[in-house]
Amino acid sequence: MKVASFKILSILRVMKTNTLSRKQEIYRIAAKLFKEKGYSAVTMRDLAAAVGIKAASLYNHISSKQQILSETIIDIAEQFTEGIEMITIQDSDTVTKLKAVISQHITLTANNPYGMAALNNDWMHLEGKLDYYLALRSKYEKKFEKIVQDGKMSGELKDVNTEILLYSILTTLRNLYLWIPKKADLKKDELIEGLSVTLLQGIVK
Amino acid sequence: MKVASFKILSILRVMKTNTLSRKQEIYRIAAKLFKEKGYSAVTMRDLAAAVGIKAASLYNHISSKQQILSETIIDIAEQFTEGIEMITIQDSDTVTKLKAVISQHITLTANNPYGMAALNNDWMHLEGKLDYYLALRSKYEKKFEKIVQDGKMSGELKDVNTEILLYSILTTLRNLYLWIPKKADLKKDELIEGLSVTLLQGIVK
DNA sequence: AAAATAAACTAACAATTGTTAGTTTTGTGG
DNA sequence: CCACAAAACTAACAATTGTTAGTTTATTTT
Repeated sequence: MKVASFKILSILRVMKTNTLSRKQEIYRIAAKLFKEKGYSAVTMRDLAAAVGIKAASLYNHISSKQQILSETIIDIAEQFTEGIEMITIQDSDTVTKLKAVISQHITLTANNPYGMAALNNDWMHLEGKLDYYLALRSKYEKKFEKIVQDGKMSGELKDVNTEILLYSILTTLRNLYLWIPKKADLKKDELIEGLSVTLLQGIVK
Repeated sequence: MKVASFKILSILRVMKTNTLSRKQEIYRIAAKLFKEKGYSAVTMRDLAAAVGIKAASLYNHISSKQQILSETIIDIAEQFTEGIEMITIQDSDTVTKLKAVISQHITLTANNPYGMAALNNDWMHLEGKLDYYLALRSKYEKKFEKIVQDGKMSGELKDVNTEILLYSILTTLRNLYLWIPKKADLKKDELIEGLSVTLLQGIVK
């Protein structure tokens, strides 16, 4: 009984692992193609060729083109939303929180730059999960705005136009995917420090 | 003779004006659709429906889908490159030049936000003019970098990482198209001032 | 070695794509 | 009102799209 159930679990685990790794390879390659040409311009035949198989064979691993986009985007969006919730509840000053936000963007982007591209550029092609994605994004933006508002109330931040500030920082962070892959040499800590100075302290003496 | 040639010119002018205005209406609507879904996802039938005609009728005014993208992008890219050349040759301090760059981005984006979206997101779908576009972009980035380098050499700018600085400011400016159309109420001068403070002076007290 | 499952293949489908040809309608100048 | 050109239309094309069905090959499990 013990042995039998162990074996079954073991089989399931191995099977699942193999399937997932092939599936995830497809996802990774798909995200890369999506970054280069956008979701709509990437055909299943393009994707199959990049993977090294025929288009029909993709469907042994994935269920649809839309599923690839959806899982890629939602997975990342959830990580961002969860992350900023952790940051907002921590008891620290505004600059520390903002640095944590910057750090999270750098980390998640470095982990999956192509997925970030899909998130940024192809979210409007989500079908079933579009509303959910928009809700996640809206939640994220509200949390970020609260950090900034609190910082202004407490006098830690200058009294600059909040909308401009939010737009400016979020845009810079959201587009890191265009830039981080080219800078593999740049250490993560240096990048966090450099971006924090540039975004928070300004560049003029 | 005088009268005759005047009439001919007049006819030509009117004809050209009408054609151009219809053509330009199509271009404008096309750019708007490109912004919403991307070049690849917009079909000629989508565009025709948005214009209020049938797809085949579009070809009385334009010669191909590709031509719409190409003219839209190249037109804007040339304006940017010409503009920054004027700024670089003027004899003024670094902050003035950077403000001029910011101002140019705001002006060109406000003039044609949807075209800016196409420039940002769909340049890779250029066929004949891709190399020319890349050359224009590269030229622009080099001029911008020179302004920053000069500012650091002269001591007007802090000694922050140049790449981070360039990336951060350019990204913010290039993505204004996402934001400016929502802020029709915000005066242009306020926007220039607000962005300049945020980008140049920083937000931390 | 046999059986079973995973993962590739070929062939095809219905729908959609950009574009062309040919025709009809609309509007304008003489 | 006529003639003409601009601009709309219908119909169709060849190519490409995502996806399915059915089959063969590889890889594991027993």
